[in-house]
Amino acid sequence: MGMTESAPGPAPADPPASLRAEQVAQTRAALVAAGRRLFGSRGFAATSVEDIAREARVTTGALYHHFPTKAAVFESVFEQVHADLMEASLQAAGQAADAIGLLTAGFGAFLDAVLEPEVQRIVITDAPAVLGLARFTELDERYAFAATVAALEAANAAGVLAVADPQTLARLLFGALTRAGLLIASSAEPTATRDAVAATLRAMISGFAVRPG
Amino acid sequence: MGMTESAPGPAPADPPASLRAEQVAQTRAALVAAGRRLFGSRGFAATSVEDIAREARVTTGALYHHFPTKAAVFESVFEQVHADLMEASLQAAGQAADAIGLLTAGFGAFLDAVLEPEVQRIVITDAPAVLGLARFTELDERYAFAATVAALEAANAAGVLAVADPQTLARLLFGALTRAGLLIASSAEPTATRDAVAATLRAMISGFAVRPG
DNA sequence: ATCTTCTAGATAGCATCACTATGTCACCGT
DNA sequence: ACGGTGACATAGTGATGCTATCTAGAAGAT
Repeated sequence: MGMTESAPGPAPADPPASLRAEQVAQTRAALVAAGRRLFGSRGFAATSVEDIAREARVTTGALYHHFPTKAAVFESVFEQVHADLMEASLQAAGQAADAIGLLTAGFGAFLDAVLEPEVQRIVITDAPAVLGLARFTELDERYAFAATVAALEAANAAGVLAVADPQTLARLLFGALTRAGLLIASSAEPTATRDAVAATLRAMISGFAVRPG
Repeated sequence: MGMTESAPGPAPADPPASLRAEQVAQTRAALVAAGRRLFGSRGFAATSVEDIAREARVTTGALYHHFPTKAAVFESVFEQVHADLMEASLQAAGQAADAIGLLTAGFGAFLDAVLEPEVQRIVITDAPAVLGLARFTELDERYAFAATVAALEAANAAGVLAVADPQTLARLLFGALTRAGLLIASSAEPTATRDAVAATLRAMISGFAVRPG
């Protein structure tokens, strides 16, 4: 939730910005935050650009000065949500010891995040239709693909897993995860579904474990 | 409440009631066919109801006489595509003898179908956003998942696989398959990518095989 | 400090879209 | 054969995404 910053505190990784540039970034951030709230609660189609502008306390002209189209606003929102998701996954995976635990922890964090309706609507439901499949998978892989492949290769090197084609497996696992998110999102009992999915995912990964014999 | 029920009796296997009724069914079928072509090529958002009506050689008034909303037209198209998909998968699986061969044959047919851009845009890209997650998974499971789960359970009963939760596994496998289809479709060397995907999928399923020891 | 330039943001308008209200004519049962 | 019902046409409405144009004020050069 906590995103809105009204205090004139300096942004995280911003070079010395002037007062003007800082105000500009502030309005842009307000637009993205408003879009995130509205897209997350009502969905893309039911949200008008006028709604976003009003929620951000600006006019539609200002919005169209920062973004070329409504879908571009959505893309920025999508990237922000994805960044938060990636951070949570990395944080959860950081506490794991072995490679398999790292993978399951990261996937578990993703599944937990998908429990939030906001994340559901933005990342699972609307993103493929709004961004198009190509752009969707491109962004999807940009954030989490490298880390997943690295984890699989590490497990290979440690002799824990025997994955012949880590890249392909990572992509198929992403597909399974996306579908899992969809499942959880549409489930009557999301928590129970989440647990069932996590168990099956663990079994799926364990299928690649190096077994004695 | 029911969705697409406006006529008194649009039963599945309908005898040709009268000439009039036959013409009515003809216009409805023309609307669905036009919607399938346009939704499949341009996508839902880029297709207007006037486009559909014009392509079907009727007016928008006729369209709105048969369907309460644009999304209802899409739902009918979605059901038709899904039915075709199911038929193709069953036909491909009919030539297999054992349970595992049945699974791989069905998956292959699904992969082939997902390669078509029309199927991609309708079933994968737009359906969740247009129908909503709940309705989408409901229809999706009605058509495809029963057979997949049955095949997994048959493999279980035959002592070939040891799947603890066939339903969840079937759903995750469908997610992996969807992603795989997208991968192959956007690949520079589709056949090579398809082989890699098939191998990884086989390894994934083999991970659930009952092993001696 | 003054002038120029450039841009963040406002205002108003356009084209399009999904959907509705109403009309009309053909068919079908009685 | 006739009245009623349903299939489809026509015209219109409000909302929406987007664009063209304008203004105020800050930044940089002189």
